Amino acid sequence: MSSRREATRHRLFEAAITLISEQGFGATSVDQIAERAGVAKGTVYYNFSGKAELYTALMEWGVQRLSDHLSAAVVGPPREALSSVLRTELEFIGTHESLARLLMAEAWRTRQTWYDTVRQIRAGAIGVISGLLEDLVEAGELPDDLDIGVAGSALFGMVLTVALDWRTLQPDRPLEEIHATLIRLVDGFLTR
Amino acid sequence: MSSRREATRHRLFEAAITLISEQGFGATSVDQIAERAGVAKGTVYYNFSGKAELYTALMEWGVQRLSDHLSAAVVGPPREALSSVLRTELEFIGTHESLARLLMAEAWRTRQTWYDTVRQIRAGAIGVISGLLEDLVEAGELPDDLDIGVAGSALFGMVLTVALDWRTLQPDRPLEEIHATLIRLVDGFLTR
Amino acid sequence: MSSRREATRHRLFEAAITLISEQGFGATSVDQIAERAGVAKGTVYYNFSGKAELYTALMEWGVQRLSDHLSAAVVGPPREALSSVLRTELEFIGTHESLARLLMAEAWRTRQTWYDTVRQIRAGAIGVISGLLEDLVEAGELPDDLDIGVAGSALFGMVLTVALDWRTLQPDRPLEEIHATLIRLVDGFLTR
Amino acid sequence: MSSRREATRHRLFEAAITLISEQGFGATSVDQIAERAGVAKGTVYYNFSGKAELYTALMEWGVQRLSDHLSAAVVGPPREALSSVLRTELEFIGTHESLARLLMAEAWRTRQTWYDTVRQIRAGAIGVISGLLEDLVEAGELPDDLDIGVAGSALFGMVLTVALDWRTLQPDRPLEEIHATLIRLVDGFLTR
DNA sequence: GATGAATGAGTTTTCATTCAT
DNA sequence: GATGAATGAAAACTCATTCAT
Repeated sequence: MSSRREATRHRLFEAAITLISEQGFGATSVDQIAERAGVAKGTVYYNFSGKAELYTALMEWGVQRLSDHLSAAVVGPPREALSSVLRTELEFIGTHESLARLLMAEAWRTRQTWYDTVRQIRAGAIGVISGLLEDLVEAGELPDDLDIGVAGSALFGMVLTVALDWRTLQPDRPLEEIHATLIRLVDGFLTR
Repeated sequence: MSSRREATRHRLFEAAITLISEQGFGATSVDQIAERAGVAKGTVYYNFSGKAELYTALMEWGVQRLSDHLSAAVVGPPREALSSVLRTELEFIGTHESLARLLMAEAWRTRQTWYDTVRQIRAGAIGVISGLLEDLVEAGELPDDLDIGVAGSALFGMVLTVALDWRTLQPDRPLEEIHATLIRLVDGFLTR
Repeated sequence: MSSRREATRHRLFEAAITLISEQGFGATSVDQIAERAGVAKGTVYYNFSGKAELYTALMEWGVQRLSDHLSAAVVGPPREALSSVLRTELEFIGTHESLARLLMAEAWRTRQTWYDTVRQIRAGAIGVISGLLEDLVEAGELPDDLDIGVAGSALFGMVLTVALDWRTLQPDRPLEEIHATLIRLVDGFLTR
Repeated sequence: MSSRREATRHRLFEAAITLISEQGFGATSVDQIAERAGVAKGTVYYNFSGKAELYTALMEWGVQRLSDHLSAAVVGPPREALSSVLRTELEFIGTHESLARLLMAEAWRTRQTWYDTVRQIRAGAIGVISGLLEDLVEAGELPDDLDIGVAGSALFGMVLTVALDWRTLQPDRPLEEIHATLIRLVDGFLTR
């Protein structure tokens, strides 16, 4: 694939993320996306088979970015790694707010073409967290009869919800404060 | 208002909730709603001024039910009340899964007509939880420098995420198991 | 189906036949059809699932007319009936020239959605002729080892080609002359 | 003109003939033609000024071949020459089925750019047959008051229809059988 | 000679809404 | 109260054509 084409696709992603996260998939027209990306409408169809495929590709591209960030944050002993992963999730959502809203809005929708893609995303992200919880169980810092799947989902949702509320309601607060509150809650889980 | 009309409105609600929660607001047509409700398309417009009004009415109706349930669950000393509220949230999502998905999918969307309605809902639900956290601070079971707003949001998101994952991925597990795991996590927060 | 709707469908057929037979299916837009029929574009889609379905329905409607005419012409002893059927085919093509052109233009096309519909048409029309040829074999006016299928196809194609050339090149000649020439040719087949 | 270029043009012809005969001119895209020919889309425009020119060139190329074949078949006394021409028409359609379908499908269409090209083809082919019929009149084997124009058109259409039905419905039958049946019919015309 | 990314005018299609019955 | 045929504005989508490489 030529790099010119690659660049065009990238511009379309950036345009689509913002518009769709603000207005929703249905309310965003291909015209708007093309105009914002600075290309002709036909170019969207040259690069993607249609609006739905653009959306699916967009989410896959988003996943890759989130996964890469979270995985890179798994460093050091479990407790520190968990803290680092949660901070990274917060940071990612802060930086790529549009993408995060977009993922969340669709994450709860069943019977969509892209349902499987979204589920994959969630599984990947939650997997990183669940992996760390397992390490903590082995290290004796969590009881070994804890339901790791549910707990991972709980932590993921907690950070996500807090992050989006932070961006929506109190965008000026420093990330550090939010992170500190989250860590206090999570530390409560851990065996003392 | 005649009860026949009331019955028609109710059937339209039920049809709209399911369809919109599955496909989204934009992807659900008035035709589909009318067909599922077993009425003619014109009937939708006889009963509501339009698709948007149907949607707003739908969400307000949903809010009322969620609020009623949560408020009714605030009974007894704070710890028990918190446990009861979380269980009720789980139950509500289990029973009104479509409605819950619907609310979540829209909750992260900015710049929508019904954005304020959704925010109200969230504020109401989180408010019940934050209120209990304040009671717990007063009771000395939570440190008084904890950020109650963030913590309330965290608890709410945790339950919501876990509940929807439960319904989506393991719908056959008994509610009791999910509730127990949540309570173990939450108990970790509390001062022992 | 309401008679209003039926009337609208009929007007769309009439509009589509003329336009498509002149310009071809691909070169005729739904806009043109709607405008000529005096309805809004959306009405086409309310009455048919799309342009292709309109076309298929159109051809089925055309078949019915042609079949009805040909069948009604089968009267009297075989020789006279054959003469009558060929005259009727000539007349039908003269009167419904657009429809005939349309059917012929598509009759040779494979791999189209409406291929089966067209084949049905041809089979029906040729069937009436082949039936008469069989009667003629039984009456001893045709040798019994003649390939009835091929002969029926030959007669059908002969009349069709002659009829369309007549309408195209010498539209002012009376039908009677054309019919007389055809009958002279056909009589040559028959045993004297 | 380089032979590489000539080869490319030829591949484009072959691809276009097949696709257009199957789907029609309007329904066949330049993309499809290029893909089937195994070249890039731009190559079509390097070799032809556009889709319409490709189509015109295509039909002229087809005519030349048909004319060459039919003319070469006019050998010997009229009766034998007629038999030979009809066989050649059958053979040509059998061998170049796609091209024949294509010509037929357009032959009945008025108001097209290439209408004159198609008419020329028909006139040429029918002319060869009419010429032979005139020879037969002179030889006293046909009555001199027969309408030669109509009869030529009738014979042409008869063979064409039979040939295409043969290829479509019973492609495995030997050409000889079809030819024999046609000759029996035609012989009936002739004075005995 | 050939390529294929990009274009935009022209099309098909959708669907919330109206309104006569 | 309810219906469903009809509407038209706003989308989605197609594809012949151009042009820089």
